[in-house]
Amino acid sequence: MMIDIDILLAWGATYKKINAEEIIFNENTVCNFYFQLVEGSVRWININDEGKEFIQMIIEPNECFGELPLFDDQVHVATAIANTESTIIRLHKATFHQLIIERPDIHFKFSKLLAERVRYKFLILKELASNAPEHRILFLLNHFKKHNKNICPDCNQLQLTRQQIADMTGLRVETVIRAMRQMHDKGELTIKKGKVYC
Amino acid sequence: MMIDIDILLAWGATYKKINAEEIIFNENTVCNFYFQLVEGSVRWININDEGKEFIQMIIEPNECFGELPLFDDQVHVATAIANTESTIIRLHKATFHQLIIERPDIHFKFSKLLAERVRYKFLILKELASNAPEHRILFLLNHFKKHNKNICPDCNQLQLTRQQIADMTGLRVETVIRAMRQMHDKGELTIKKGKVYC
DNA sequence: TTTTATGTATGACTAAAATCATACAACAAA
DNA sequence: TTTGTTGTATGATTTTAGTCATACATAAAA
Repeated sequence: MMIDIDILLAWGATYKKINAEEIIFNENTVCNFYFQLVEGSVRWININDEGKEFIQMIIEPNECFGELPLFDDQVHVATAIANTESTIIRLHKATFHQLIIERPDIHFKFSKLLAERVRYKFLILKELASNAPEHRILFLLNHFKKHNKNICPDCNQLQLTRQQIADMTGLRVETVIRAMRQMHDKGELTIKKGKVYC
Repeated sequence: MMIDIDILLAWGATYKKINAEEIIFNENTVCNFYFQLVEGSVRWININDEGKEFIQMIIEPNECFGELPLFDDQVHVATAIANTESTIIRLHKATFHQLIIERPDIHFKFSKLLAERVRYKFLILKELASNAPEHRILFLLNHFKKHNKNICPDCNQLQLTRQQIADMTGLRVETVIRAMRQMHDKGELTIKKGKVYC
């Protein structure tokens, strides 16, 4: 989901450059903006008591993120950090509200986005609950393929590290590495020089 | 989230009686209705390859369920089954669309509902990913307390079985039983004659 | 009251992922 | 080319939830 940049600018949105590993907003803080990624990559994560990250979502250009508080008036549910140097565009919360009131078509697109987010969460939750590591990983890969995310459309190379997959599935790196090796042996994917193709 | 019954009836919604354990709709099927629970209890679940249920949500009276396809035009993401004899009220999908177009205020309430659903899923997912059984259970109980769900407001008695908690946390009954016993010993909750109070 | 069904409790054992340790590979920078 | 960094690979061991089996408790039904 994205709002046309021209519309955002017309409504007074502003660009902001973000450095790699810079925090855009923190979990449990008040939200004042609508955020949309223009360029780069952002991860939307929770960090648990032991400092381990759980990646809720990886945001690619032209996607919005951190939008829940705009609709339910609560705090940010997770922290947003730039993976690489990125550019975002922000619109004040109050202005965003005005915008979706004046533009029901845009409001409907957000309903769709939210429904898709819930849907994805249902699916991944079901996966995490019925455990098997290989199954979890396979689900993620299929999901990415289906949505053209995190996989190179030309060469099918997975753009994620084993660590990132671990952080999205609640597994440990070693477990992911071992599981993917087995999947390679079974022919469910290909590993060449450590790179994964699927 | 609920729509006023009078409004629903004015728009042509109809009541339907559901028997205990009756399926209201199945995962992966096309959705033709908006559903709202009037009386009884409904679980919204996925069933995995081994036949194990994962409870995505327990629906109480005056809540809607199965609403995702209304917004993203995909199939049902989970199966809805009545826990007890229940009454639901249904509105045709097309009529529902008309309704939220004519009533932006209702549309906004659904945006809020969807955002809250995503939020809950973020939270539980983070819990499931950072494993510890007691932690998972405690989160659920706190969540229920906060939202006055599944806990008797007068006596603080938990209205769920260990099995249901297991099915919501991806654990096994025995694990839940043992974990709750330990939580009882630690004073994090009270068990009297098998009933849990928190 | 007795019976039956459902839910809770607990021990013994197993399996599987986490953990710890270390090595190696790939690639960019000096 | 060498160095350094990040990511991948793999073995050995530990931990912990799952599994299996059985017993008991509670409450509703006969």
